[in-house]
Amino acid sequence: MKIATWNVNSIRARADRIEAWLQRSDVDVLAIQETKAKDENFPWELFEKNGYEVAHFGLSQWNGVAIASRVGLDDVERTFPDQPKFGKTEETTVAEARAIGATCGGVRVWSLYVPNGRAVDDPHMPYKLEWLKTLKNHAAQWITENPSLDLALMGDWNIAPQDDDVWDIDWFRAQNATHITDPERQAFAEFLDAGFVDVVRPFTPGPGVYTYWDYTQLRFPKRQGMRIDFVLGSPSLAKRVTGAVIDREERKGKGASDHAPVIVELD
DNA sequence: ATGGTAGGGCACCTA
Repeated sequence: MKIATWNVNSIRARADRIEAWLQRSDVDVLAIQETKAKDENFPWELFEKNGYEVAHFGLSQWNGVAIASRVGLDDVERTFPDQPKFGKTEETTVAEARAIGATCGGVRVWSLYVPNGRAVDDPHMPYKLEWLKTLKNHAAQWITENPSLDLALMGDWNIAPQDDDVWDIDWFRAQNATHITDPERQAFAEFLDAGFVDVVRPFTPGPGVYTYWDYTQLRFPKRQGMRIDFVLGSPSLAKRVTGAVIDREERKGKGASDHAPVIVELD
């Protein structure tokens, strides 16, 4: 079984590339982030005509997460328990469309779009940290209660956990950039402390291995990227992993997302 | 010259 995660940066702008990728990648489950669509604008037929069931969670033109599966799609959950809310005003404050869960072929899959943080002193940063802490607390409880649970937390984590996960750590520090700060890295590390495993890194060691390249500044041709998309597996799932790849080819050419798909092979 | 691209939706926000 093959499972994958991909921040597509608009499901509508990327429809043709996503369809072509599904056909050649042959994945059984795809966790999608940044659909940037409401349900009424979601291209359901794209998945159905290629043999995938799909569940989507989208509230506006921002965020949006989905799971497509050809090995079953059950017990769909939109938002995780106690998911922190965010908004500019009281009326617009909601649990955003950043998490959707489903059981696919016996694996509990979560498609996650972790808040960006925006700037180290922005209100979005404490929101990001609280969001991660709440998710970690629940995910840790899920695997404690059920140690045999095959669980995959996959998506765009908006954190580069190691210095080698960015193209120039000194440049990032000089910018006072997000994604590399100690609190963000600590929030990520707490998932590992709880028993989750980065199942992709052993098969794709760095340095110079990334999942995201900014559209500006010719970052992709200059190989200046960031590793911020991860699949964290429960101990039980991690034992089943036989391989993983980052599909850097998909970042090439006109109309590419700024993120590459990340694929994990399970026995 | 202090940006540089991309997307959604139609002014400007988000990344």
